[in-house]
Amino acid sequence: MLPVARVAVDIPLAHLDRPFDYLVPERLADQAVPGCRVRVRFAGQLTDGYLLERAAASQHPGQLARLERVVSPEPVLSPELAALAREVADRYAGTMADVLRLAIPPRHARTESALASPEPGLAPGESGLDPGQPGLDPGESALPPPGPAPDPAAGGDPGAPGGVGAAGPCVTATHTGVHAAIPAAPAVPTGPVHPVPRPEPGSWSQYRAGPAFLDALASGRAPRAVWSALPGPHWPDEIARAAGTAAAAGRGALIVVPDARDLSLLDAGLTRVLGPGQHITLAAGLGPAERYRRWLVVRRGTVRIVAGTRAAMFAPVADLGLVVLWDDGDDLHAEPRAPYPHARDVLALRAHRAGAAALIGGFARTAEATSLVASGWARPLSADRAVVRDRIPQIQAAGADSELARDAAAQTARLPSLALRTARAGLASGPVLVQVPRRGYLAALGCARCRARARCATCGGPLSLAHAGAVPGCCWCGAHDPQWRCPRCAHGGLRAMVTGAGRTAEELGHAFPGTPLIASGGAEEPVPAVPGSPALVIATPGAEPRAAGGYAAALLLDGWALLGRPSLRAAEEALRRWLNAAALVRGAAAGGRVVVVADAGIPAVQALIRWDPATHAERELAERVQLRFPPAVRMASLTGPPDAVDSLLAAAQLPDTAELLGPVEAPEGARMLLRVPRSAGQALAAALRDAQAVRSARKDPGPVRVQLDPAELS
DNA sequence: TCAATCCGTATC
DNA sequence: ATACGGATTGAC
Repeated sequence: MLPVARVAVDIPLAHLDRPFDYLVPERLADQAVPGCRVRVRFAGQLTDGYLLERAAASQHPGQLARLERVVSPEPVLSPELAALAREVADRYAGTMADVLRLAIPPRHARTESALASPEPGLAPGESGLDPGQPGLDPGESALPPPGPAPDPAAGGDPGAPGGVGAAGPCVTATHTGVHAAIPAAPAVPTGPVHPVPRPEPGSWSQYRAGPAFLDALASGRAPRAVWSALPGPHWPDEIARAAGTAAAAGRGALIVVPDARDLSLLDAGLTRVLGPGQHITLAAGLGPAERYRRWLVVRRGTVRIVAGTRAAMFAPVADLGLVVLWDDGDDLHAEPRAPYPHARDVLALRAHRAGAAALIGGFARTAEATSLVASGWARPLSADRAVVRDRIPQIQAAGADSELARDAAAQTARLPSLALRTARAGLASGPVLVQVPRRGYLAALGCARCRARARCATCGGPLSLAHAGAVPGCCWCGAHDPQWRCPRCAHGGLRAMVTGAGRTAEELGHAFPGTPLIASGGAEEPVPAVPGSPALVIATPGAEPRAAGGYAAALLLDGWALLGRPSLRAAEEALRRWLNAAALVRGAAAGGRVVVVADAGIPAVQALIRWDPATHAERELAERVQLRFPPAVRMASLTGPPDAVDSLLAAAQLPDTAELLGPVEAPEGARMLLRVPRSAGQALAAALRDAQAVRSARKDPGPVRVQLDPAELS
């Protein structure tokens, strides 16, 4: 009976990225179920693989080898997950094996067998109800039985340990005592899902299309929205209500947030709104046993609502009805391992495949999300201007020109007098947040007179200096331009856009003697929350603690550093970080004030003052259409030793619309950028994948990293 | 004439 | 990758 097993072998080579057929020996016939892990002899070696399907016959002309062993009958690779992994691999010019490594956590045999017993015959030890830690249960909770369990869908991986990049590392202990970021030793939900009552709309009624979105969810439809969240602490509750609505309609929900801090806020929100036991969290840094255990719980469909960080984007949520991505501009949503998928893309793909609803948003708005609106894939979900105005703090810019220029001392401390006054007034009624830039931004170049960003005349890439006094060169195509003149004011002088970001804490301490000083992020451990009493809270972007009752004021001191970054997304990213900080401040009616130290003429600053990220993102998108940058086009970056990059390019049959930029020097050797219209995106990915296959079949030396629409274009 | 080695190709 | 086969080279 179906004697052939189609197997995806875990080999990283591009030209072997296809199924291979094996015979199922009689003794394994029962265990060799679709989706299970197997061992097979491949090219003489024993390797791991996944059984994709059983078949009656093989197309393979030669002899078939036999399955060596079924590692476990647990069907970890469902057809849905297999199809998703294939699609993600194709989209990113990578291999399915690479995607599966991101999507399926390593097996933990003890955990698997402990969880296998369908009755709560809980094995003692790590995975059962842990009587030693009662009440420590923010991550997941016990589930009472009844009700039928739907089929599992796709797969997921709690990967990447530690905080990658911007936001701080995983927090295991609380400082000021609000949330532990990593939930500890929860109970095991073993029985089938039990019914979830539909939550009230709550603060969704403040959004114009909010109730309609929830109604559509409740009736099992698949609304897709780009969400502009109102400032304040309500977003976790709002996500919880959306997820609860999907669950009440009998479908699963998957929520991805950037980091452990946001996950713990969301976790609390889910528990608050839906009660304990309705959801489970998947976070990096849980440890192999716990990670696998929770993943299995999700796969078995005993919990409908799954929340996690990036790695959870592949989580095998049963009968997916809603995907949610919070703060989609955070670069933590970009997976740093091959094939470098972005959570936004993967969740959008999944929503599409599963006919699920999608909710993508945050306080800020990315050009990518705006592009989803522009293409008609999603609709905007936002509040009326009057509601927004009612909620936001009073926001002012302290420009460099006026106040900073007059006061040399203030300029050194980067504290204009408006900022100083605002902080002083705020400290009378509560904590004041000071957002400072983190170290290590590269210096980009701008016009010395009008401060417009300096761009390459050939391809529009950012210019930079290799060293002081060098001829400015393009970061993308390598063109040098000794004759550069500012296109805006025709001035010929260049200046670095970033001044060193020294430690601001001590300076501020001197300015406010006697005020408690709390530092979060940068060299200091991130602090999740602070009390509502007066204190100066110095934080780097992404590490801002929540304040009980909201901050009285915030000073955003990192304007130049953020705006001056030599990144395509500098303005968008600056605005995102400002909005995220300003969203923690009380509304203007309650005295909340924000001062951003940047020129009020800059569009991103205007967008902050008016709290209008959508318009800014639309403008950003229009600009990228004009300049032909992602997401208006599709780009691929090839990095590696120069010869290897050349050989890949030589092997690639690129679409004839492809435009080559570079090569430029990169830390890995050389980098080429390829640019095609969006319509040729699939063709570009396919061409690069085939070229990789040719290279790996030929055993060409030197690795080449192929990255589609990389998050940071220099 | 045989064996050690190189290259190319397939891997169920 | 690794393993195999067929061609190639070098020494008896």
